[in-house]
Amino acid sequence: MITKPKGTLDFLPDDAFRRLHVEDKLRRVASVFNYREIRTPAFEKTELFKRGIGEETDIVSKEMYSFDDGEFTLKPEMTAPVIRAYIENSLYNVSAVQKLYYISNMFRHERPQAGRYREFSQFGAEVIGSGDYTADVDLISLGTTFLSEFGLKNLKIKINNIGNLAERKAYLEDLKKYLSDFTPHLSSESHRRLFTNPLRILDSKDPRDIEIVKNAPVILEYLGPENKEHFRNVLSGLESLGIGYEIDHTLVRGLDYYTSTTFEIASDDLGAQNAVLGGGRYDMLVQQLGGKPTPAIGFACGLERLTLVLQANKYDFPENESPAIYIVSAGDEAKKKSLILANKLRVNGITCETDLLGRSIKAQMKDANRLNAKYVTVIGDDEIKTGKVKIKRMSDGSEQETGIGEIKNYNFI
RNA sequence: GCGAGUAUAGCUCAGUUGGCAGAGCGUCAGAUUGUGGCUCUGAAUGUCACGGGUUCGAGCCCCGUUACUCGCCCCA
Repeated sequence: MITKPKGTLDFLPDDAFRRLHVEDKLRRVASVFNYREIRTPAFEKTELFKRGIGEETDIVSKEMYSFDDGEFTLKPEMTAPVIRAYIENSLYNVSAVQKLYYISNMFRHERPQAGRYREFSQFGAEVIGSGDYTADVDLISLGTTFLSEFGLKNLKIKINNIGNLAERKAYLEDLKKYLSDFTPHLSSESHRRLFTNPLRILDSKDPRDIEIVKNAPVILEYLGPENKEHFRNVLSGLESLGIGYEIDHTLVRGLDYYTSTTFEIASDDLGAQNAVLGGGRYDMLVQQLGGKPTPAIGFACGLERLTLVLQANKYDFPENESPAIYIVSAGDEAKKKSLILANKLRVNGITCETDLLGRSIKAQMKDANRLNAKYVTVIGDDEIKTGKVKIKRMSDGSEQETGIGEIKNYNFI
């Protein structure tokens, strides 16, 4: 048996129907917020991700699906491609601020785990061209609005500001200095991080690290007046919209391009991978990818994780659509007739089904019941002769007579 | 890359001290001629993940392999 590749998912009809429902809802909310959809290729030049995400990040250094001698890579995230498209198509000339969203699958060669797959889907949004605090609030509010559209509880919004490059550099020096006093007591993972990514020690799950980090210097105190005010404004903006949050100075994000505001929405209903949505400001990225200096902010939301949270919350997904009418046929003549009738109904936009196995009437009735068809009509020699059929309502078994040609005008309620 | 757990029907899972391969759900068929749901009867579907070993005898015990799941790392 040939099986699906590790870390991928089959969406069987019920799954696909639910995913479509989620996507519909996301699109509606995004559209109310006036974000417009953008789609980019499934793969990009590898160079884009190296320069955008950072050569030293795990994503780029060991998780990318690259091919053609490494020239191209299946996209592991969407921010870099969106910014590439923004620059390449001069979207800054279309309007000063671009509010974009995407729903797309991406690829990372990681060890699969609960809520983490090698092919996964994200809903994400980006506001490009504004460094104002209102852009942060607009974007975060989009994220919280669609999550609350799903009636989700047990969600925590954590927010932080990791400063600009200069601020962060000063902070990192002090952080390293502080941590070096505790080096022997840090976890072995954090020993490594001391050199690779000291910020990450802040959100370590090791109890020893957590204890040490408690008294570590706090990034917010290293912010300059401008960033400090920006952060204050973002917070009060969120408050004015009634969005609850929690300042978390250990919230650092793994991709190199983040600056200033970072935020994350996590759920207690998930396992280890508990972040449903995460993002932040990336004011240097456009420039870094060859555009003019342009501030921007964005987030990404993992749809598989969102689905897990919805299931944990017993979210009430809509019922699968069912046929308006099932045409039961008895006999060869009726079989042909039912095909013609079905086609006529379908071109008139009426969902209908017929038997494709030449089954007994009883079996066809069972099939209609299983498909939850609202109505059933039986066509046999008599009906063909008289041109009249009975339409049976499945919910109560009541029947009405009508002409075969009139079925398409029937009111299927 | 590192660690732990699991593997029996389409699905969810039983399977006792090693002794004929099972249940529920689902699927299909039937219960007086052309009418569903409820009920009843019956049927099909298995390389017990794979390979070796121990044993008169292995789904069960031992070794190896693979796959899946969960965790570390990282991230959505």
